[in-house]
Amino acid sequence: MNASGINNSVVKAFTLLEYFSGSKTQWGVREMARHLGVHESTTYRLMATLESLGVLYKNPENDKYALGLKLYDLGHRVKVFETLVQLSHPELQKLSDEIEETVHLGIWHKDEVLMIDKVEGEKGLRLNSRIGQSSPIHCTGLGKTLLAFREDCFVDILFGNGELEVYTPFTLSSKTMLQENLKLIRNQQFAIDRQEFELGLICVSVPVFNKDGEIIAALSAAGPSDRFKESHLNNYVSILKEGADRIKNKIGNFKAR
Amino acid sequence: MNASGINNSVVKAFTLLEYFSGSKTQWGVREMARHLGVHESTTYRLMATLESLGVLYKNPENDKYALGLKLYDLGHRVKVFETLVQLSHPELQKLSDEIEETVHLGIWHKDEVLMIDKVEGEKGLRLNSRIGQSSPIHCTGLGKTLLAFREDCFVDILFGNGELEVYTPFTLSSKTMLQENLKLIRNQQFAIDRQEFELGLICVSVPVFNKDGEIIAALSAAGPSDRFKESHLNNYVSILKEGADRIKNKIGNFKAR
DNA sequence: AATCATTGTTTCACATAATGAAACACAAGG
DNA sequence: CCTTGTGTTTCATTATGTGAAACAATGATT
Repeated sequence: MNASGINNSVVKAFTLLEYFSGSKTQWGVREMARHLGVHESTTYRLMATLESLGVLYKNPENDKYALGLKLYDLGHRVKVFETLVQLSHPELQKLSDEIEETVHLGIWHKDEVLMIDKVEGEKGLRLNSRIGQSSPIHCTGLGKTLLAFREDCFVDILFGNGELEVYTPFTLSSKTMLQENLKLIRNQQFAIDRQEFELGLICVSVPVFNKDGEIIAALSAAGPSDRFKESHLNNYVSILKEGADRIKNKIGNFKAR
Repeated sequence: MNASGINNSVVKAFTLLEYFSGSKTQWGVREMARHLGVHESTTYRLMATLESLGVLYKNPENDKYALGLKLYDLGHRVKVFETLVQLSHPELQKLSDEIEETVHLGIWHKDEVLMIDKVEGEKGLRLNSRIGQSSPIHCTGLGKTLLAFREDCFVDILFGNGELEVYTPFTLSSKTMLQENLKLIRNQQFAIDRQEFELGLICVSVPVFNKDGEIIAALSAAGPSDRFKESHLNNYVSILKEGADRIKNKIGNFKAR
């Protein structure tokens, strides 16, 4: 192997696999060799090897290769949440240290926000949130962030009947109000929840994108309203955004769902 | 590379990945090396390479490796139905040639039967089924087969309220009748639909298992009731079963869903 | 029909790059 | 404080993957 200890053949194999996408599902050997920048002979043997493993599938009609069932199988063994959490957790820790408040990581799951990780601040007054908990989309920082950066139609799917459950006097109670707020969130790239779900609880949230610009999760910092001064919020947001960027670099172009 | 043209490093990489399973999600380097029968040094470099690609993820707490998000990503790019169809299609062709009737391949999709492949018989009177069509579970041969070999709870999930939509006078209209029929199907390892969905249409169906014994799809032969004599059915069933076995050998331990 | 330009595939000499033994650094446990 | 485990690095050796060229088969163009 080369000096750095990286196995070149394995790297080649996976960069080859990366070329298969939704828009280009079939590749011939020489065609792939040109794009890969690897000799056609080598490329052929790589693809033949992958086919013998079931990782690629060779279409007997045109001798072109497509991704095979073995990859499907392996891909479904991955513990997604766990991995996402493990990659993000160190960042949550940093954010919580810096902001000195509780930081959450949430994803879209079954039309609610599922909190998949949390690092508590050191302060005495804490939240009673817990990992694994689901909360409504329309009245939480995480939820509104996740919704704001998805396709517009989700607002209709979720709130087509116009019913937004009200939790506090501050809850956005109409679809129009929510849509205005979502527009604001898209513009400023962060969401604020001012006691919309729970009285006395304020929360700022930013999106976590993958390298393809798709929203994967949302980060939030939350705390009691008398500690969460308006003057702090901008600072919190910029810190959270840096964290989201670092997570982006770790997860690459990971796709959720 | 070795004489056969197979790239050894790539084979090692994937046999290594195969060791990750639902029950054993984390592997240390030396531990893996022992099971693989590959030198620990080599194993380490393999795993380090895979980690740098995002295929493996190294847990910083215990230095053990788990499957990473890259695999998740790749796995979800696989056109599952297409591959399943491409592997099965030649067998469907053979079955149709032998039985001289239309043969279908169906899978469970969104609580219905999705017909993902079809080979028409040469006979004049044909069915108006088409690939991509979804049909009800409880009154089709494919559907009842798929249901019979899944966990019992699915009957309750689908028909918990006791409502079975009736299509013809022959449709099984109560949950109890359906459950009795499912028991019979499990016993004799095939299902018959005698005009339960469409008047004049008879259909025999057998399960397609993977090598782990999980049901992946169902095969059926269908035709008009005046051509589908009772005396033929047993013969059709045994032919279909052989086809299902050959498909099993092609798909290996492929897991659906 | 015949030519041309593709394709996937195989061969073979060559040098790169993967290999295994041993040593290293760091932990945890007795 | 030694022992035993771990992940990791080093280095000489040679197995192993590589690229140029040739082969066989296909489809399009002339």
